[in-house]
Amino acid sequence: MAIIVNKKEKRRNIALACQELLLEHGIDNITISQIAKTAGVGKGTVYEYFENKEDIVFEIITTFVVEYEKRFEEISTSDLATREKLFRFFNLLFENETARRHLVIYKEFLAISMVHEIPEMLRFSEEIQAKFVKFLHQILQEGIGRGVLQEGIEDYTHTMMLFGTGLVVDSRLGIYEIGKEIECFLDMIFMFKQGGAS
Amino acid sequence: MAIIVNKKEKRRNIALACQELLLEHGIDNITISQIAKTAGVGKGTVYEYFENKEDIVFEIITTFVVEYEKRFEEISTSDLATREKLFRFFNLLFENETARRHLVIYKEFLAISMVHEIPEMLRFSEEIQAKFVKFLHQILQEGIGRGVLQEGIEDYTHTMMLFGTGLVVDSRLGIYEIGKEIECFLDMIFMFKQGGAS
Amino acid sequence: MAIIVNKKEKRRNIALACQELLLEHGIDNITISQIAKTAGVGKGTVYEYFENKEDIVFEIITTFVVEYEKRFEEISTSDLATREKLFRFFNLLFENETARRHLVIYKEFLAISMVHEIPEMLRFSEEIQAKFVKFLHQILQEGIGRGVLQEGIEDYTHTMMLFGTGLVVDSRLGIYEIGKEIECFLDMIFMFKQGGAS
Amino acid sequence: MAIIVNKKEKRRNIALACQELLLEHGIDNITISQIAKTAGVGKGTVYEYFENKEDIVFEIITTFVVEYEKRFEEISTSDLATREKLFRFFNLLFENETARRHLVIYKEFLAISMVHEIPEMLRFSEEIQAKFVKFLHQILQEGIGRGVLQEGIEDYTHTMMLFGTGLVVDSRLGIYEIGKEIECFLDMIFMFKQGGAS
DNA sequence: TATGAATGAGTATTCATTCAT
DNA sequence: CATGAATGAATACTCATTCAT
Repeated sequence: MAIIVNKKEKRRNIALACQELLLEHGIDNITISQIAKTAGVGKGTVYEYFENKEDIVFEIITTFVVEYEKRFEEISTSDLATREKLFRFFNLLFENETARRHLVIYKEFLAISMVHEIPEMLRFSEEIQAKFVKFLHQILQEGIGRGVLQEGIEDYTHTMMLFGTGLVVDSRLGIYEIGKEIECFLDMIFMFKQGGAS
Repeated sequence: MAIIVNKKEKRRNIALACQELLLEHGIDNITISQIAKTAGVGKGTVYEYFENKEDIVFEIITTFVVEYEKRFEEISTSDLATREKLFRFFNLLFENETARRHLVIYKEFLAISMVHEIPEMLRFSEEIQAKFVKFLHQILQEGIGRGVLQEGIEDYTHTMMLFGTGLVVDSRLGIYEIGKEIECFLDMIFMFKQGGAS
Repeated sequence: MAIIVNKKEKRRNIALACQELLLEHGIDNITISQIAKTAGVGKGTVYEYFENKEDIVFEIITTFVVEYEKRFEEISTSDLATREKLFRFFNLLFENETARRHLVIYKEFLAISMVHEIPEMLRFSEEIQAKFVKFLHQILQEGIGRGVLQEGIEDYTHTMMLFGTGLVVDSRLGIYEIGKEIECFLDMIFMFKQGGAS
Repeated sequence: MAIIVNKKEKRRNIALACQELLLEHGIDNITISQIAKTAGVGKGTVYEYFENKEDIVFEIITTFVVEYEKRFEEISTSDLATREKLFRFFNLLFENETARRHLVIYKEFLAISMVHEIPEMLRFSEEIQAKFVKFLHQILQEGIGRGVLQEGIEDYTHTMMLFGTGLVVDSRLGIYEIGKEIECFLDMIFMFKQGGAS
């Protein structure tokens, strides 16, 4: 019986093998030749499993996203204080050197996605966004349940996500200090409960 | 005697002549040949007034930014209701077809700026951001003075700007509806005055 | 299974195919497009086998040098009279129309090598020079053995090579007549044996 | 009465002002703009006095040649020993840092002259060569008169000049040590008098 | 006489993708 | 299944020279 290689699995294996390569070179500078060599296969073989370069880069990024989904879930299901959870949620891509390397790739992905508006990428972004919205929503609900957040605040989940995106994009500007901006934002969120800004 | 040309003015003239060209082709697809032809000068002449391609594209974008600065100032100094001003502020790049064409270029610029972090571009972005922060701040202060916004809300100017950036970037995703998201965000801002979300 | 190509051989084949092209256009005017077309391959293929334009021009020149090495060796191992060998040695690049076309390329190479002093070119020149020194030395040794040249004359091999280089470079000047200059030089060399210039 | 500027003198003045500039940048990298600025005139003015770039570079080099003619004459008319004179003659372009900077320009000139064979340059080269031949001839004649050189050696003046050219060209190769090569060559020249190499 | 603004030709190089074996 | 040799489109930039003033 011939060995049937699970196509999906092989895709993932090639992608996993190239995580570090992508972090090293970035989306624009990574080449198919490097990918093939790093994955230990021929260039033609890469094209057996992937439609085009975009497709493979995409898959590698997916491996990162999967990791971060876990991280977000851990945060949302942990027993930390609500405010701490929210801080970690927004700070996840900035918290250390490793995260910041991932941030670089995420920004590259965002840049391509912004400019080219490839349907597949958009769908992918929407899916990710939806998942993150879900986790954020959970944290907020729990905060309301715990009595530390005002009821109705969950209506602003989208608003918060947009703030998060702005944070990623504008983190490059010296005028913003990530930690401080997040704290400031959280102050605003938590202020409702205290009866407004008075 | 030789002609003395005002270098700065010629730069601006060439840039102005190429506004439409940039909107048509985008930052990545515009070529020096097109620029020269459109501006009605030789390629060499372009290089008399600009360091390189980046420099000229930059200048064209600047012409747009200058226009928008005026628009933002008009909004902030108009006699509209505070909420209306804020809505227009955040909606400016989405309000009509022309604006959305400019949005495309702005996103391209943002994309490059995000990925390449060229010092000059960063400085430029910071300057723009600073100006917009100023206008936003004015609106907020006025709102407080008018008694429609809670005192202290001006501390969240940065937060609001980051929301605005997120709006620009994530406007490509179908899950967000710009107008609705802005209204939602404004609801949040104005809710403080009403004594929280209760 | 994929084709395995002998990289070194393909390099040589491309280079050989372009010998005439180089003679026709010269080092400075030859283009990669011409090279690719002449060799019957795509431009990209040329870059599969060569680092850059310099590299390929270099290889073509090498094919000429290899030919001339053979010629020099033939001269040095022939059974001609020593004086005749020496004459042919110095006259090799001037002896006929074909040789003079090669001379043109050699001068172009020399010109680049002189002005840019690229390490690789220098090494190459030194290697060639060393080989020619060797052949010249052989001829001289043989002449001494045959009793037509004075012992010790082999110490002047370098001097003779420098004369040869000067001949190549200054052959462009009307005040020198190659054949005569060589004969004159040989007179000098052979005069020692006759007990000086007396 | 209008001031009549002596065209020839203005040419020389511009050329003299650019000596250092040429040494700094070399023939290939010097630009008309730099020349004009350095000479304190407009680009158009340069073209009033010179046909083209070649013409001006040419004139600058001529200023150097004029200097060296003096040096050669000094050597040939000095009261040094004949051997010392000859050594200095051949070593003049290598004797110190300044000379070596001039050597660079001379090699650049030689390179262009070799490859392009522009009639004007050839004539110029022939003139220079003729002058140097004259000085060399003087030294040799004097040596013969002094009884340190064999009669008839003056027939080899051309040969010696060709050796000198080879020295300039091949000085770039590590296998030659200028001083040693000159001494070796002189040994050969002076050996005749001693009755051959015996 | 002096100026300097305007000009435009010309070419190396990369890398995603294909397809013969 | 796997391979890797072959491909070719597409574009920024320099600088000598001219000529209107």
